[in-house]
Amino acid sequence: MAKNTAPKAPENAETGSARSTGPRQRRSVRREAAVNAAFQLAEREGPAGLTMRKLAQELDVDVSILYRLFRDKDALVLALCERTIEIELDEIGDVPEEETWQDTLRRIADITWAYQNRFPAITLLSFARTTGGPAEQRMVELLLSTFERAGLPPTQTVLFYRTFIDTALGLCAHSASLSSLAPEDREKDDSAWTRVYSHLSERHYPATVRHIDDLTTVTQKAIYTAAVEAILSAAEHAVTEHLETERTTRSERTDKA
Amino acid sequence: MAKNTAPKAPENAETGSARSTGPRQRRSVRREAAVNAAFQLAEREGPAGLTMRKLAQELDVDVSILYRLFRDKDALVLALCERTIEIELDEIGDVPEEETWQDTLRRIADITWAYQNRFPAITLLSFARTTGGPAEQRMVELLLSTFERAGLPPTQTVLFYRTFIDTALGLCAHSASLSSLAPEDREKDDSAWTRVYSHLSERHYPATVRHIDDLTTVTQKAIYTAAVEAILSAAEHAVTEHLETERTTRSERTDKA
DNA sequence: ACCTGAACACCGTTCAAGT
DNA sequence: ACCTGAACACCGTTCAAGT
Repeated sequence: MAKNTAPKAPENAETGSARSTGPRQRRSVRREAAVNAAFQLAEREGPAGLTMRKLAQELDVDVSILYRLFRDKDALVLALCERTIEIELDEIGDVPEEETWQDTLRRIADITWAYQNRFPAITLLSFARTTGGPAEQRMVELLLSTFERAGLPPTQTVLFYRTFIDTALGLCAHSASLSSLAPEDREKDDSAWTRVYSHLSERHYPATVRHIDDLTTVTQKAIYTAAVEAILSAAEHAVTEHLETERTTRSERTDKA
Repeated sequence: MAKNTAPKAPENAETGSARSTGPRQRRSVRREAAVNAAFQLAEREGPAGLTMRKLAQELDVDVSILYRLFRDKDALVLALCERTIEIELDEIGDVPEEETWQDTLRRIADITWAYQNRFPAITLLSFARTTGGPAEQRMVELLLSTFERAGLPPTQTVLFYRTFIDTALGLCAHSASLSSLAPEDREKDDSAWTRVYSHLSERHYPATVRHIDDLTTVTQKAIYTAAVEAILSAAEHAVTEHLETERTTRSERTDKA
């Protein structure tokens, strides 16, 4: 799968301008058709292209119709966010019995990276939002139960779950932001390291000069992986500490008795 | 300091409408005055309020004047980002001799959190950008030289530096995004945990139900701290591994000789 | 009852026309 | 030479008027 999950492709989703050709039962557009079209629009034109007007045009209806499907643009964005999580859950599938909690989280992190970067426009608009919808609910349950398998104390289970997901989405948003800059801004950003940082004086910026090669080659994905691994390790260590505290407490209690 | 660093307050910066009262040497606005006014605007009205038109109005000039000071809005945003880093560097000050590299990074993380959250509008617009300016250069040098003090191999020094700063800014942007939602969206987001997640069935969402109390009370700052500590620990462990590898390699070489 | 499209109050950006 | 403000091509959102 993976290749074309987003558009479950309703009536005329594949052709950009499906104005007079298709069958004419496209009166009163359904929410799902709007969401699908929004995904295509977002993928094709980036965050600046995802507007209510263009979406209406894509669906060949007046823009005011959209406002009966979604209270406002924010509601549309939340629906897109929900759908993204749905796709990710689909791709994650069932968690195999023998998979460690670490590997489950690594797999979730990879899939999240893939889809959040495939739709940078949606990521940027929703990475810090809570939808409260069914897909998000299932994702929360999946992540929490996975962190529970680690054997952390309750407060830490929640703290690490939130640290994991917020960090992951924050770094996805970082990457999405870069990949959806206007071409010229993009160039300005990309070239900064070679354009300005390669020419700093060794006298005033010795560390920068020493590391210039690595600075120009490190990738956002490598950074993402490093952050995810750091959080997994931290969770592992918290488990170890927790077990040690428990053992100590128990032996103290035994001592008393 | 800390309280009022941003507005170095030029002529009539304190009053909102300084139209006809002040002295009239405000012809031909200087870049710095524009940046200061933009900070006030951003702090007062949030990301939606930071527009070229409103900024011009604040400065009591025509909007087209701004376009001689800044090529476009992106250039203004980068200038604001530079200024933010300047303020943070100021606050960080000199690194005491006896401060460990971990504590230096903790201090930088705290100050970054404070200022990025004080100006959420600017954070959201610039958290993933590279300015290439002098303040950013000094910040890069400071962070790189601090990570060098840890004793990591070169590639890892850069990887951890980038993981540290990108994660920090990503989480600041997350927090900034929440704090600058429109009041009603804000409410919707805030209440999601109590409104929807407290009422899930224990049958289908057991882990969520088990942790509902912690889910509603964990703060963004706690998550930020947990992420920073995870990355510091990961860097510490990478150092240990590196030292062990070096020792092994050296003893192998000794064995051969 | 549903749909339409014009209108409102905004954006970033540019440029001919003024001084 | 500098400044002005009107204009262009957009936004999200609403609502009277049509069918």
